Amino acid sequence: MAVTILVVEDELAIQELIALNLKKAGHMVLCADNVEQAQKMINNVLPDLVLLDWMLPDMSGLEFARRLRREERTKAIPIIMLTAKVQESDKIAGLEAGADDYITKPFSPRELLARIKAVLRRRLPEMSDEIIEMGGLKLDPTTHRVHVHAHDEPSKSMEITLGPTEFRLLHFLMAYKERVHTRAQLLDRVWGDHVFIEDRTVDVHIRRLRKILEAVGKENLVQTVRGTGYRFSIECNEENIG
Amino acid sequence: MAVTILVVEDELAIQELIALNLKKAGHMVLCADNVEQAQKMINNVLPDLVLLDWMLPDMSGLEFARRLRREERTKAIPIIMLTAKVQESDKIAGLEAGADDYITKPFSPRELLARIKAVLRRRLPEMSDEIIEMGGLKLDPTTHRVHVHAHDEPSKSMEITLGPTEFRLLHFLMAYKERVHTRAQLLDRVWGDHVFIEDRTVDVHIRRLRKILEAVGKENLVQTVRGTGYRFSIECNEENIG
DNA sequence: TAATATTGTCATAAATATGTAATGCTTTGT
DNA sequence: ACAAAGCATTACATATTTATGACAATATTA
Repeated sequence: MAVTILVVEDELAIQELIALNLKKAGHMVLCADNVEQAQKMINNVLPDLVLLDWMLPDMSGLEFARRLRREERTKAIPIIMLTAKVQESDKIAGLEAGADDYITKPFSPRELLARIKAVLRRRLPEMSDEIIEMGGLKLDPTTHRVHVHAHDEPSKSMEITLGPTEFRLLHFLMAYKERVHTRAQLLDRVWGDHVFIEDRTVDVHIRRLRKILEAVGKENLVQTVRGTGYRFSIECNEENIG
Repeated sequence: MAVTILVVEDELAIQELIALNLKKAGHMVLCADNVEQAQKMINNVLPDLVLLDWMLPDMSGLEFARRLRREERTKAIPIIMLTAKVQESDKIAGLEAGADDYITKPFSPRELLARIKAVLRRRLPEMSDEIIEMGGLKLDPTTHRVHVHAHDEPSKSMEITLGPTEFRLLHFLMAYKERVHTRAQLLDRVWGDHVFIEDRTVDVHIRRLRKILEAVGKENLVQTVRGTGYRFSIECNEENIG
């Protein structure tokens, strides 16, 4: 995986140490001594991940993290904060500013690489723009449309309209069909990482999605797995021996 | 249309030969001797197409092609590779790196221009000067005119007048019909790359475009996709089950 | 240069989506 | 059967996103 990592760190020794290790692990590395420099680099090349020192000469790393989260272009980039501090409150502040993870100096190269790997894995595996078609539904990410095939006349199909969240939810469920997702997983992967939303809210969106699907006779596609979560499945759930 | 082409080629003789021919064909030409120079140029001005030599002094063209494909800003640019090699394996490698086409030296100016045209038609339809006709509209890039077919009498048609921006916007939307474009994408590709314009301004131009289309009874062609952006579509949007 | 057209931004209205809480319904374990 | 836990459903206030008209600044044309 060709990953470009931007390291923002003012202590040259640490910066070089990190860069060395990342390069050895096969990553593309960009280095910046301060926020201004980092911003310029980001304007040129969008990195896949940012390693951000807590204390920087011109602006606190925290502030910079917030800025990155605010911008549309950069808000999806995972951020890992580097810090000498160890207080829990700092950690919370960092995570609230949008950091994905947090490493306390001094750290071993191994730990650094492990965390990077974990953060990258947690991110959405780039939802491709491929059309997904199953269970009588056809979802096209590029046109942002969902069609239902008429059951009797496969040639004809009807479009259904979903709200933004329902669309993403359905897209995700279809992309990972037959698999159960907990509410927490759905929140992480459909809503996004650093959201602070009740688990139960997922129920409501599932409900909204189902309502629309029911209206076109697709009532069994989104299934509840009691005690766990939800699943999109084209295998029927109801015809068991009772 | 004025197509900007970046030629990355270290052999000056060939570079000049190519540049001469492209200019004669009415294109804007930028030349770079190596990857570093090419990158700088791209940071300034985003070309519409890149002609890329396979072997370059500082980095292989293949590598550079990959880099262009990785970056959000450049990944949509068509690339044509130039090479002296003829081996099939090289061709495969080139195409895998994201090249759109491939020309083996020596080549005739005519072949070069033909390939450029073909690639543009495929990848950047809005650059190709072809008349686009759909949904009762006919847009001619060369004459810069838009006609509306009378619904009952297809033989008769009426011209409508658009402002420059509205024209480009409609052209782009029609060239990529049915596909949703975010405001950022529209700004990038209709307004230009490094523009510094509010997202919301797109709304206003969409509004202006719609106003004109509504006046001739074409009210559903430009559609809003809430949470995402806009789309030109001849499929109706309204007859859904709610 | 005056007249005209185009453009980007803002303010405000309108439309629609979202998260939460309250309430009712099912399943589960005992 | 009964209570507890988990899920479904609805209503609603709030937040977010889009639509629209007005306006000042530019650019273009006559």
